[in-house]
Amino acid sequence: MDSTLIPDIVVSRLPRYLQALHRMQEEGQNATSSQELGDRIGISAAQIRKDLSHFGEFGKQGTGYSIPYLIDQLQAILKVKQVWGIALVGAGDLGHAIARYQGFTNRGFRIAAVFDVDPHKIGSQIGGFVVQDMANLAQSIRENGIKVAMLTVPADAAQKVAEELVQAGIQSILSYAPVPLNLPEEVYVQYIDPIIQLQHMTYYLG
Amino acid sequence: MDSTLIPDIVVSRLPRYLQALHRMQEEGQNATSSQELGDRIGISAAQIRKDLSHFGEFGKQGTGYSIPYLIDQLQAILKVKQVWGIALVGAGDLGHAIARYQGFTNRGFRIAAVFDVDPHKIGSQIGGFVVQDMANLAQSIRENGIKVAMLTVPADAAQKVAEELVQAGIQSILSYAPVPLNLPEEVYVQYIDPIIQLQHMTYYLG
DNA sequence: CATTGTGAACGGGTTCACAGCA
DNA sequence: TGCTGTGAACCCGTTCACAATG
Repeated sequence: MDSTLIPDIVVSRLPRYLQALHRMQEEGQNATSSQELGDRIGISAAQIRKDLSHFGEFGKQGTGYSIPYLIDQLQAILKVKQVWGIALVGAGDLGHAIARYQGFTNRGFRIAAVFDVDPHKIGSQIGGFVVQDMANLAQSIRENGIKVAMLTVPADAAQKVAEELVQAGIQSILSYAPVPLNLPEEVYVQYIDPIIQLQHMTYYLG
Repeated sequence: MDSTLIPDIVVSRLPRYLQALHRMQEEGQNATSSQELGDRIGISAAQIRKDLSHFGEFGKQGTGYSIPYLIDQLQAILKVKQVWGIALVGAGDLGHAIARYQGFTNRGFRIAAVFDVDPHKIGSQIGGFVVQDMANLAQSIRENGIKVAMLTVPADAAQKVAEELVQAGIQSILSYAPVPLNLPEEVYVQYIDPIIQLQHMTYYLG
């Protein structure tokens, strides 16, 4: 157990452990080992044990880990025992897909509000949400205490909208826009960009 | 210049350099420095110079880099001067969004075919593509020499479909399914899973 | 006896700092 | 002078290997 600052790369693996454990649980399994979990994810057993050791001692020698217990601990560490409301900004095709996605449930998240600038979209329903005017953004985020946003606006608008989000109190942004965002460093930003990943893969193609 | 095997982590940064350079070019810029490029992406100048040095000497002392030339070189390294056809498997909401996405153009990719198992979807048009029966998968992939696939099927189907793709000759898979795929190691797999990234972010939230 | 937790060894990626050059 | 390319130093994450233990 190490009470100093945890390396970000360690934190980044915890959600993957949690995901695999959830699936094992759904398959009716009740216990596992670092070896088995690692095989499943493609990570060494030692790596998993070392990662977990940063946060406590969750296993039993000779036995391994109780799946429900480990899930519970990881959820607590990642702060996903609560449900975080998400502001979804951009109601295009991708925004639609995300708004209708059922996978957030039981993973610590729910879409709390959807925004767009297009007058044709404002007021319409997608995935059970009424699309709100961007003009309501700040107020809605503040009133609902939303801290996390998903950004699905065009590249050209991303920086400006991101700044508005930060202004409104958003602390973490998951951006689908293919542009690096320039924001205060206390804002935690992550990106999803399939082109980047595809180009990474083509390097290895014959 | 280092002719030995390039670390994967180096390769993974090249598409981001390319993306930033494209944007600079669109903004009318013609030259840049490792410093400026790094500031833009949030990477140290030394890191960028070291990364590029694995592949050649692309800059000029005192001057920096020619943007068109560096773009050209990176495109060649990443093999995206050609256009790779992509098999898109899964015509749900996400598949729709991807099929209609305009961002592949000029980045080395185009959707070549769309597949689904649902009889209601087969034959319908999305984003200008006719959705094909999964039964045609292998034949279509072979005939068109497709090597890259994007996987947007439900989690439960992902492993099985991925195996079919590999069987048909697919060499790289970008999977949106929230499951680790278990495939021969010569197949290069990458994942996009917003839940994983969101849970990573919540660790840092107050 | 299987499996954890962990100090120590290892390996490799990042940063440093400067020679070299336009 | 300004900025690249790079060997060397540094740092830090991963793997190793084993004592501890249910």
